[in-house]
Amino acid sequence: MANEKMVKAITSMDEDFAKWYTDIVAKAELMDYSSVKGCMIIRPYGYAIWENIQKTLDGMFKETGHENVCMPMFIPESLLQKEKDHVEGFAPEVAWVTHGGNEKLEERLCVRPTSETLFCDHYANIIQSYRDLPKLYNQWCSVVRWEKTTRPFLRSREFLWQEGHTIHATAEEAQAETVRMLETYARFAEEYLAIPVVKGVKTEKERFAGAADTYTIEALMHDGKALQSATSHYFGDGFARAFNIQFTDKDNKLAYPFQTSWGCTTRLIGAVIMTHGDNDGLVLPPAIAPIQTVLIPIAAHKEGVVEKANEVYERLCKVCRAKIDLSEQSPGWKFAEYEMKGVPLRVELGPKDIEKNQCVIVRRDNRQKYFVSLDDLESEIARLLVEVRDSMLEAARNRRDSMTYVAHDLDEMIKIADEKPGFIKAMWCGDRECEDALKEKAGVTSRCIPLEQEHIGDTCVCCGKKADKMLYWGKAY
RNA sequence: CCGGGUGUGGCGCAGUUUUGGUAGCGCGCUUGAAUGGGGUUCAAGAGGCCGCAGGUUCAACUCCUGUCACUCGGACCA
Repeated sequence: MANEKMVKAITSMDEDFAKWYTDIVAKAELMDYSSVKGCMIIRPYGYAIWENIQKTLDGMFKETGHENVCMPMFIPESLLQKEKDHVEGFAPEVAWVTHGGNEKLEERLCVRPTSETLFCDHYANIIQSYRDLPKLYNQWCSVVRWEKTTRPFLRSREFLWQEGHTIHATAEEAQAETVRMLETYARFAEEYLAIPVVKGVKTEKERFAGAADTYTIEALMHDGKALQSATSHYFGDGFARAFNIQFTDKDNKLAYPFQTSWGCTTRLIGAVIMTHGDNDGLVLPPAIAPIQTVLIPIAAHKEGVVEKANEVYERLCKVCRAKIDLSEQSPGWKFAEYEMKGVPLRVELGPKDIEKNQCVIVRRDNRQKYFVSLDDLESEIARLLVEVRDSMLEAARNRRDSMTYVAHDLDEMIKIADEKPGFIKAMWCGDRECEDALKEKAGVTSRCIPLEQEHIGDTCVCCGKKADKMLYWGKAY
């Protein structure tokens, strides 16, 4: 059977999920390895996905009044040192520049792992009055973290991201901003990536270095592991105090402003792969798919097929990101190829279709086939692209829900964590010791304290003492 | 960082041990022909400092030492 090779090309996800993942990122031509460990080459098809993510998010940020800036990539060591928790959190994984040409630098420079310190240093210079606030800044850049274990898109030593940094006159305003951006990420994940997420707050243990509160959106991958997909931090005035950022308020008093930061990375691409992909490859949500519809002419050598295909292609281009494949490959080869690349819709057009003034449209997500009159082409494509996104989200949500369990005591927690991959909801007393113990005994970490709380018990899953917080737990990437 | 696995044309692998003797297969690629609604067929070609660096040897893909990368699991992190 001709299909044998295709099946072999991608390792089945049930057989070896990790290999399935790396097969996809390589074979769908999303990335390639470079000669530096943990630094990947994002290839055109992968980068186009990032560009689509970027375009949409950037629009959402700008709609809410944010401006893009560009900070340097180097941070002097003394600047990084200013906030104690922050430097302790990042120092173990920063890369240092020690020489300029052949000369040793007076002070070594760290390659930014994140830019809080740079923004703070800058804010200290430009903010004097309450009239200078708020500043709603964002930057698109790459950062470097010298990770020990690396995986394409999920954990690389250099990665692309977006980091928002805002500064406000009041704590309330900064807190509102933190939540607003969390909501923005959650909406983006669900509407554009078709990935259902749990919105919540991190425990103190999992909090960002230097933050007062860390909000997160947590998604569940196909293999039952959680993936932190974006974070939004409230800093209080901690950074402002450390960097001596002050402003004169309306009452002519000196005050410290309040800050936030929020970010998401190319890891989102990993989230898309591991949420929607299947054993035939990628399945891309239409909103970020570099190619939304691929047109495959059948029996292209026959009279009139190419002409008609080009005509249909022109029409497709007006309603979506379309591609026509006129290459010499067999139709079957092309079907498999674009399925592997996750193209949401495939349009087949052959002599029989032309005769009937129709085309065949096939969905990637569920393989459903539609025979569509060419008169309805544009409207059907538009309708199906929306439908694909909707059913992808629904399928992902159903799967996540079916992999979400409830544990009431430690034995139950250990049993579920051991046997059933997925999220585990359980009550928690708030003690760090219990959190550590659950990691130790059940191998799970706290994912978040969801904003939408459910009452599933009154006692801590670990120690049995009184508990009023319901948490999501799980194994995470 | 700790432990396991793997590095041989673009990709997937064989060859390595008891036998050290100058590299082979499949896919892909190029050319030609036929085919064309699920990875089509036939024919002819091109392509390899055997991860890198040392060492042993007349001779190393093969033995020894070191190193790098990828990968899986663990610890740490987006």
